[in-house]
Amino acid sequence: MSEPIHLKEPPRLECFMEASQQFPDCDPKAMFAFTTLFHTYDVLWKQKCDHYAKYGITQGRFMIMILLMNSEAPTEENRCFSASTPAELADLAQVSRASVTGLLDSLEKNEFVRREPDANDRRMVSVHLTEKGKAFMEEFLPPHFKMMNKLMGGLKTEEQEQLVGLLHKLVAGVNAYVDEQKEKES
Amino acid sequence: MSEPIHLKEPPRLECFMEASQQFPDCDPKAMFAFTTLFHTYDVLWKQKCDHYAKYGITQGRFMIMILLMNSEAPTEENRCFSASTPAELADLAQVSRASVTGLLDSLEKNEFVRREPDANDRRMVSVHLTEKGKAFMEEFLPPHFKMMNKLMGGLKTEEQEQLVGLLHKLVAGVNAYVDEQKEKES
DNA sequence: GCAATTTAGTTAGGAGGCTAATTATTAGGA
DNA sequence: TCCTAATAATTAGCCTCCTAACTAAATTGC
Repeated sequence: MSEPIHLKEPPRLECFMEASQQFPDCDPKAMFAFTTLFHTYDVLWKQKCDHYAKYGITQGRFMIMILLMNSEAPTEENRCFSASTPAELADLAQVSRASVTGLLDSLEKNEFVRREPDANDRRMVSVHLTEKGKAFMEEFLPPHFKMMNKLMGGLKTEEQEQLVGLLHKLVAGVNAYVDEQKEKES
Repeated sequence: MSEPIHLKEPPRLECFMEASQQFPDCDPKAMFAFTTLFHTYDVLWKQKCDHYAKYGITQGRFMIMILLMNSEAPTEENRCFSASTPAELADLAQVSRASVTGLLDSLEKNEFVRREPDANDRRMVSVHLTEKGKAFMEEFLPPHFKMMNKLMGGLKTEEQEQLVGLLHKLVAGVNAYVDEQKEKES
């Protein structure tokens, strides 16, 4: 998996209709929905990246910090995730352990996190946000949430809910396809 | 812009409702819609990447080839894009010219494309699909379209249209936000 | 009790994006 | 005309992901 490349302007429906004449397997409306989804993602992602850059971090470093912040939440019902070791962080964030090592190195250089040896198992390390890291997040998050509201502002709350419903159906379909493929292989 | 990192399981709505108590700027439903969109993208992207890998290419190389293929379409109404130089390809695919150079190098090594010097302007190069490249695309595309249909199969045609409508509204909102930001800067 | 396996984390090297600098060529203005 | 600007493509070097190999520590099984 490499970094995705997206067209400046996604193809119009007519393009896929032309393509379907040469390739009967091409379903124009399915293709159009797919590329529209990818384009939407791309537009949102660019804004998010710009915002991270303004604060001098990357999405990867932010991900580690938000996971740590949540894992260290004072009351249990506030914790959605639980990760304090590099292995747990890698598992939650779906990146390799080697990548987590790199992310932690850079965060440690900024003094946003610190590694602590585990007393019971000397192979392990536990990772914690420093005061400086917590202060950064307290400063970063409010404008982050404000921007997210602006980005989603094109849709009313009911429309957002409708969108979520459609996306869940879509993901369910993909999962069904994946399971089907797995069965074929075995 | 780096490669995005996505959580294995996106946070549930409840997590954002908790977060909104600590951070009043957090709109749980907006955040949930946003992360659901990103998760959906991620799931689709993984499947696409796997499919590319099966045929030994990457999404970037495919993008160059499909742009060239379309630009060389025999009848004009079939052409949605028009790109034959590295600069035009870079502009359409939204990547740097340096990246296009790299993509063309690897495609040329596979003999899928060839560079030709421009007769009028000796700074320029025009890029063309080879017969081998065309044959590859003829073989690659039908199963590609079939897979896309499967991936989008969770949604009926009307639901796909509904999704597109919502996404267009969302993108329009983002564009409005971007314009607003630009005005602030100037 | 100790060799073999497993596990945690790091290191080494590769891929593919990026920006900035470089080379070659063309275009423009005094 | 000739010097300066701009333009097309490439090269060099950086970043952050990846996989595979490695080190150290814990666990398992005879």
